[in-house]
This record gives sequence, C-alpha cells and structure tokens, in this order.
Amino acid sequence: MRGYDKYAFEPFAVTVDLAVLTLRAGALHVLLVERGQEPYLGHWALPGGFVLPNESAETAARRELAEETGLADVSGLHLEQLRTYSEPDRDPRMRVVSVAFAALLPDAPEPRGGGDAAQARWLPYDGAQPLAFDHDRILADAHDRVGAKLEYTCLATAFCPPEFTLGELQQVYETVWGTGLDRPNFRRKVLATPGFVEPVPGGGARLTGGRGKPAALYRAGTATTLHPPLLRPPREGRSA
Amino acid sequence: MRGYDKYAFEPFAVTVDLAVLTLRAGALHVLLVERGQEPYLGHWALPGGFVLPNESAETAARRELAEETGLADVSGLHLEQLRTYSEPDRDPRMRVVSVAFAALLPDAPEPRGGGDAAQARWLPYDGAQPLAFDHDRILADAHDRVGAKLEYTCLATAFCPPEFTLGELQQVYETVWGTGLDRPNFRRKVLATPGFVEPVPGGGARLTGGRGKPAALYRAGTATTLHPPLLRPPREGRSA
DNA sequence: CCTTTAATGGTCGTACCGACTATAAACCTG
DNA sequence: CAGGTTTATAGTCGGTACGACCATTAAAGG
Repeated sequence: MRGYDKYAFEPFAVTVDLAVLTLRAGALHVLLVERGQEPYLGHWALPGGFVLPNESAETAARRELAEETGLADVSGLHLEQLRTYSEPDRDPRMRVVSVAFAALLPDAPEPRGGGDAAQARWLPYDGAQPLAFDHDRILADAHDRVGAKLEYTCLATAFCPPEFTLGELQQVYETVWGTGLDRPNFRRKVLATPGFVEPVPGGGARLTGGRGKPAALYRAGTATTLHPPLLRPPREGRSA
Repeated sequence: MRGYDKYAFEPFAVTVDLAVLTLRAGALHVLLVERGQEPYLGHWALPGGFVLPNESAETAARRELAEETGLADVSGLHLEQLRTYSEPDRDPRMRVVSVAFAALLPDAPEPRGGGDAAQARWLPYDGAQPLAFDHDRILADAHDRVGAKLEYTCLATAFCPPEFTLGELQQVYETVWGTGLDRPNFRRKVLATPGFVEPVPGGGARLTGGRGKPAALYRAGTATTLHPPLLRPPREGRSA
C-alpha cells in the first residue's frame, strides 16, 4: 500500500493525552480532570484534546499542558511521547487515535480551571482508581516509562526545582520506584557520574524543612544519559 | 479541552510506517519500497499504509508487514511501536499522522511484489541514503531504539532463527551496535543470565558455514529483560 | 601434516556496588 | 545548656561483574 491516492481512507480524530506527573509531599501525583459529560460522566480522566490542523502532536501536548496546569511557562518542562493508542473502540462516540505524552513537573501548583468548567486536580498516583477510557493503561505505561528512564538517563532532575539537594533527588527515585535506597551509596553513585549534577557555586544553603544537617545544593548537569546506569534493586522474586 | 463535542476538529489520515530490519551477510538491512508516484517519485521509502476503519495501528502494521514481506506467518515476529510522527507538513499532499513501528526478522527472504507494482527490496542500512518524507528520521529512530533495547532486553533473539549459536547472537549485537565484542566475555555474560538462552536438548550440531569448531545450538529463553544489562562499550569520547 | 578458523574454557586484576559504620551539623526537648 | 534526634557526609570492606587476556579443542583447507 504505497500510494495514498488510490486507496480510500477513513478520517480519524487525532488527540493527545497527557500523563502529568509530579511529587507532592513525597508521593507521586497525577493531574486529572473530572469529566463533565458522557461517556464516563463524573470519572477522572487524563487531560488532553484535539490536535489542531496546523499543530504537531508535540505542539498540541505542550499547549494542553499550559492550559491545564495554568503555568505561564511550560517550555522548559520535560515532555516525552509515550506511544499512540488506536484501538477502534477506545472511544464509544467515534474513532479517536490518541498520542500519549508524559510530562514531568518539579513543583505542583494547584491547577486553575483553565477557563473550563470541569475541575482539574492533583490526585495521588495509586494505580487503582478506574479512569475514563483507556487512561488507566496510559497512566500505567507512563509510570513504567518514567521508572525505566530513571535508570539510564538524568530524567530525575526533571522532577526537581532548579536547585535541589541530593536527598530530594533520592526521594524522586524512591517515590517513583517505590523502593528505599541506601543514602551514602546513592550519593556516591550520583557524584561519580560526570554531568549528572553540579554543585551550586555560591555555597550550600539548605532548602529543605529544617531538621538535620543542612544539605549542599546542586543543579542539573549537562549530561543526559547515565553510563553506567543506576539500576533499581531487583524485584524480590527469587535468585537462581 | 475536555469535551470532544464542543470543539471542531480536523480529520487526519492515519497511517503506519514500518522499519523492517534484518541481518543479511553480517550487515543490517532494511526493507524499502520504491515510490511509483509523486511526491518523491523514484525515491526509496519505508513500507506502510493507511489504518483501516476497524483496525488498530498494531493490526494495520502487522497486516502491512505480511503484505510487504510476503511471509505466510508474521504472528511470531517482533513488532514494536516506535513513536508517532505528526509534523503538519510531513506529507505535502495532505495532513497525515503516521504511527511508526520497528519489525525484526530472523532471516531475509527476498520480498515478492505483494501484488503491488512498486518493487520492495532489502537494502543495506547505511543511514546516509535519503529516503522519502521523514523516513530517514524514522529509520534512524528505529535503529536507536533497537540498539538501546539490546542492552537491557532479550530482543537480540528476534533477529535469530529458532535455533542459533552464540556466535550468531553475538553477530547481532556487533552488527547493530557497530562494535566488536570479546567472544569469551560475551559468552560468559549471556550464559550467566538465566532465561536469556537455553541449550537445545538434542545436542549441538552446527548450523553455520562450516569452518572452525562446531558450535552448540541454543534457543531463546523465557526471560524478556536482562538484569543486569549487557551494556555496549562506551563511545570513545574521553575519560574524565 | 600443518595452518587457519572458530568455539570453548579459564585466569587475573580492577572497578563498581551493596552493606555497613562513623562523624558532623543542624534542630528539639527538657 | 545537655543530651537526643535527624539528616548529611565520609569512609570501609567484601563480593561480584566485567574487561583484557591466554589456552585448548575441534573442525576445514591446503
């Protein structure tokens, strides 16, 4: 099927769906909107919308991200295309093909309504709540992807503010992976990876709550990949 | 933009594009079709086609794979969704959103025409040949993805016939990565990973050309991921 | 028969990583 | 203010993995 012109084709609606993730109070949270109409009236759903005629899916995703979060500048946020969901019956109204993205936010301002009546809120990531459409699966895929990319990329800093402590960076890993990590070993590994983080020149004032010894501040480095990777502890299945 | 009904939307054509990769004579090859019409008349392009009204993108990709390769059974082949390309001007004729897939084939039968006039052929992967549309980028993304997944999954066996030698498996890594690997170390690593490969019970007759000591035959194991991963040798940039 | 080729088996040293202990600098409590 | 708590930081130690080798075996070829 090489020639477009000689085959009839069905036009599809193309949308983007966003799994916007952040860390609030040491727990992973997702930005969800409450549906105001059928189907799935009253259910929570991932934010998203149509791709406009002159937009790429990435452009549409960033526009939706700005609209839904109410943030003035979303240009620096990490936005990653997950995959495209195209099951014929995923939306009962019509044929909708949706390109899913994951977005990572450092802090979590409570979203304004964005001019739309339906409320948008940060809800904790449980993995259990039934979302509208196939959004449970999209959200689970987003979680899997982010967890995997933490191993071999510097993605974790996308969850952190511009200046952060190593304790905060470790919390990102622990929260997304759901495991505990040894603090000295984590510190050794991160500092031994050139370009992962770099110390803030001025000196290390603390940012955290206040208890304990003040921590040094770091910024995200210039590296994007981790060689060798920072592997998560193997699942306690069985050892051969 | 929560409600579909209250916004106008532009219908898009949705297609799939396939980067079908195989190993022929120790080199990576790609299945390409020659375009028989404008635009890009005479250029090589990735095989692909429209997603039909009752198909998912995965279904359409597998159908196209069967049509283009002429293989009777493509159900066991590894098919992986790469990402979706949706730049508004990627096809000059109309708005086309394309879901790209990578397919991995063990052996490489010369493709029949598939009933279509345009010829389909295996061409060596150079990364230099200018393909039609944005297919150069899709092909490069496919190569990157496959190379990366070799590190932490058992994907390499998808390039191998049902029974293979460790030398053939090593050739997959060396060809895709473009590097040489130490044979004893590769062997030790593969055999130390439970579930990666398992010996053929009957005994190890050779399959390869004939020179050298006959190699034992193995089958793909049940594992899907490699823990710890089989990292490719670091690029010779500089060491800190 | 000797060379060539490739598979297989093994050694050795280093780097890394997990587990663990120790010290330092802040706060809180009485 | 003394002492305990909390968190950050420094360091040790042993096992494992892995890269760089070397050696042996089993075939084909001249």
